[in-house]
Amino acid sequence: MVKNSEESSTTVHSSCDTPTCYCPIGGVMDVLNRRYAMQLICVIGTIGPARYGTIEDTLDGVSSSTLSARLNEFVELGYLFRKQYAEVPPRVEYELTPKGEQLCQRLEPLLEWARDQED
Amino acid sequence: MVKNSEESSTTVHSSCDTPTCYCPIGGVMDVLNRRYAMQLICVIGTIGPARYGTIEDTLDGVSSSTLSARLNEFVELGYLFRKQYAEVPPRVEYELTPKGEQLCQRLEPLLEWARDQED
DNA sequence: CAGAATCCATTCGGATACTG
DNA sequence: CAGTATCCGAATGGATTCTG
Repeated sequence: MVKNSEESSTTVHSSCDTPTCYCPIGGVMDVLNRRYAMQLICVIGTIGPARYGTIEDTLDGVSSSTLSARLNEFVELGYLFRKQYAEVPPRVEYELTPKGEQLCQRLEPLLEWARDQED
Repeated sequence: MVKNSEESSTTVHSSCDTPTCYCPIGGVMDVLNRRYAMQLICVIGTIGPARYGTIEDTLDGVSSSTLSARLNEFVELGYLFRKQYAEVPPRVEYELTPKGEQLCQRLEPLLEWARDQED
């Protein structure tokens, strides 16, 4: 399902000539389709630099392996920055990169609205 | 993974007392996490009432079974309206419900931005 | 045309156990 | 504390076939 960036970004078809083409599936969208992904960005955007444990508590229900995966994916893509402190016990903080903040700005209205829909 | 609405909407934990809780995973978010879901809403929002075949062409790469599933899910949840015409050959058009338009408004900034990120 | 049904490979994510 | 590694069932989605 996950295409490499070259392949997915060069997919061309007639309907993509217009400026209103939402067809692309690759890139960020691929990661955003995974569980807890959108919430993760918004949580970090809301509480600022956040520690692993805090995020784990906030995203009620995530398994450590899933959270770990999501975190790595976003770091890899440049949406999260990982700060590691040389302390004992170890402390790590995740925060949004500028790109991550842009993403968060577009995610917040969605999630906030989605939450209200649930009632 | 898909919880029933009761279960997912009654999940309560301490960090959800604040107005900035994005934890809920159920409801629309569940469907939005599926492939082509966000694009589907935006495509219909952009080209207006759209036929099955047109959507299939626009969402380059979807299988008919997947598109069919996504369409049904959104109709079921009240985000899409399905108009069937008594013609031969049969014609069906999908369009956003008011709820669907609200969703679309929050999705468009995201997808538009995501598309630009790919270059 | 618009889709439902079936089959199946792949992916995903939870549980559990284990480290630096 | 902050993960990683492994195992494994469940969910997802593509391909294909068929139909009103």
